[in-house]
Amino acid sequence: MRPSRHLRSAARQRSHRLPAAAAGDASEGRLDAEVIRRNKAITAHMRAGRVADAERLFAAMPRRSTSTYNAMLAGYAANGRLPLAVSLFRAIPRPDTFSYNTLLHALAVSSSLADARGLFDEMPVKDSVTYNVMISSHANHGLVSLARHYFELAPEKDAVSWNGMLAAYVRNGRIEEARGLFNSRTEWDAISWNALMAGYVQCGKMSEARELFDTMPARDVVSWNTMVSGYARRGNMVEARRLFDAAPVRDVFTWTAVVSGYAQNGMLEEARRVFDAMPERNPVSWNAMMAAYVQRRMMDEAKELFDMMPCRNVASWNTMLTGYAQAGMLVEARAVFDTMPKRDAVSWAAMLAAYSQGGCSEQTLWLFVEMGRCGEWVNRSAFACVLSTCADIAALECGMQLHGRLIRAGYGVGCFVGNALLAMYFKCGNMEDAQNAFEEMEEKDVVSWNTMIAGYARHGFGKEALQIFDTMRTTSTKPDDITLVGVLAACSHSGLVEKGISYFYSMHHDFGVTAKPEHYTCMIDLLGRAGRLAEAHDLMKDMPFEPDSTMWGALLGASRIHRNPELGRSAAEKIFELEPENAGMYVLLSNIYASSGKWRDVGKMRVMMEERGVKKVPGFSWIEVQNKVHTFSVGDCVHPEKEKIYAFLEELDMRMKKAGYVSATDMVLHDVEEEEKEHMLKYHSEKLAVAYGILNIPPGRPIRVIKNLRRLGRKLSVISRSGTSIPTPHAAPFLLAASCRSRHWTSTLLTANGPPLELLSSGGKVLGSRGRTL
DNA sequence: GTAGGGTTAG
Repeated sequence: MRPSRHLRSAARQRSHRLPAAAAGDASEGRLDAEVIRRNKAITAHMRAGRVADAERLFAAMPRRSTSTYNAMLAGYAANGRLPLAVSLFRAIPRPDTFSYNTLLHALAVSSSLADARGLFDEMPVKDSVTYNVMISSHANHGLVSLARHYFELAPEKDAVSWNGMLAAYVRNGRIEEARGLFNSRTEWDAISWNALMAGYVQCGKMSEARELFDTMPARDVVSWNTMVSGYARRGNMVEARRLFDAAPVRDVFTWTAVVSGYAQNGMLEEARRVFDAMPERNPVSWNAMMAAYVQRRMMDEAKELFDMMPCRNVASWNTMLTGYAQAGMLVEARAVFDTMPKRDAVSWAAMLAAYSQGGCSEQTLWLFVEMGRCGEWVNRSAFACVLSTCADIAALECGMQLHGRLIRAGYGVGCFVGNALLAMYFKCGNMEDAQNAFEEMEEKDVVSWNTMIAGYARHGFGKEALQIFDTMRTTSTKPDDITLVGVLAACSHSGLVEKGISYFYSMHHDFGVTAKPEHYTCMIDLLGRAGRLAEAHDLMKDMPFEPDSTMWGALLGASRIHRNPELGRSAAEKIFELEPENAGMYVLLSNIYASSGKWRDVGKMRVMMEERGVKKVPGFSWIEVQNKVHTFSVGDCVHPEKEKIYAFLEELDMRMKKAGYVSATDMVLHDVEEEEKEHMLKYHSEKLAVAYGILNIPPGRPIRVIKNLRRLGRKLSVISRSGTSIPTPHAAPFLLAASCRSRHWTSTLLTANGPPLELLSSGGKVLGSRGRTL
């Protein structure tokens, strides 16, 4: 239910009868001890969360005062029952300013500020509490100038008004303005001093905070706590401890601040000693100690505390959940998630991040669906997790739906979610949408720019990548080392050799970026692709660190392109030394041998792989059809529609042979029998996926096939509207698919200008099961 | 008797 509409009409209806109510009613105005006693009881029930008890008491009261209603109203609001609060408000016979203020506060914190503003405008009588609610609730939403507006509007400002305005500045990081307000008058109380002090602590200005602390007229326990926790958070445990020992009074806050200070600064034993000495503990203290163990991955100790603690709250469960997740114990994390009595946004975000970072793409998506079913608000963190999962498995349709949802949620312009969105579009090969999303982002950070540059570079759009880089240089965002990796990769992929070399040697001077191994890898790749193998090799010898397997891999790839088997072999040997289990390298070297017909060497590689227990990752291809992901492997016989698919392929094969097509069996890089080779060409996973796409996707719509393997030394195979030619044995089925979608089965067999058809060799992850709805 | 401002954990 939307409260605003009902509310406005309710307020309007009663505005004309309010003067009578304000004048009071003789029977109600009289002191009634019994009513007051029951009002107190209602408040007590509500504060303890016993809404039903309060309701029972309320219903049984023979006489009520406006305070009775107000107590119920405040109780409903505090227990998250906003719709009930609104309807109760409408039933109050003679609402007073108290009633209005209570509802105003409830709207401001749990509904929308617009609703609160509407009620504010209609309030017949306003007092300083009314203004104070408006000041602090706008401040809490970051709307400092509106907070200031209500502050100035207030005819009478009490201590809370001044402190509210002070807190408005402090909480939004505007410490200078807070100081200005503070200096403008002298009548400040302890809360004001503490607020300003906390402001300095928050922005790390401990000496200014200390000066306030030393000069303040009166210190209460909060003042000490603010300073102790401030020092603790900045890692100054010596000073934190000194103040802790000097404090005249210590409460749970003081103790907990010291415990979490030691914990966060890696002083586990000290943390535990203080924790054990605590005279009184609350859930926060327990959580702080648990977090200390969690940080050190000491999950058994954390669990022991968790089981011991008498009063667990959501944060306690969340601490265990994130602990298991960060330790890679996803099963335990999920068990916590499933058993916790109550979940909040942190719980969902932690579980999503656990799956997403653990590479469990399917579980991430399922959990996200569950999140929607539970009515949980999808926050920025959840969007970012799920988008990065969509990127992992190149699930474009799913990602685009998320894009729509996040725009509606108002997250489209920020860089936290925006960067994940860009990465998703690039991973799915959708440069246009990435560019559009990038242009719509209101805040761009260095990651946004880097994502764009690397994204374009990775798909071979070097010029576009460099254009983005040039635009970036006109902004205030400074390029970092990752930016330069993208720039060098862009030069490499678009053959801008001299430009790349020039960036490499000037980047330290121009951008203060020192060459890291990643930059050298780009340069080896760049020189190697250009056929300057000797220079690439020399650069490897001259660089200030040992070459790693990625660098040798770049050299190996280049050796293959420029047909230098000797260099290729020595590069491969280095890689086998460094990474004896890197299956990709065996396959790559094996392919070098195969392409020159050295089947015996290919055989040796296979024996080597078996001896060393190297497992080749099986190749999968998949396709999204109506929000379902269909996965295929070579010669697949699991898919429910396999008969249809194979029959269709047989038919295609017949027509191709009639048109004079001969299978390019020599390109199948396995030493297998001729017939077997043909079978592999006919039924390799990409082809099955394309066939399924042709059968199930309406003509005119793109068929996007994604595969998990991305072979080194070969560029992406993308057949696009522009008809890029494809130098792989897989060309034929795709050209064929393109042609049969354009209903010219044979005549367009060797041209690729049919409807859009894309093959993404994206290195995506294979989903665990098939044909599942996302 | 009922509403508004400062300190701790994830």
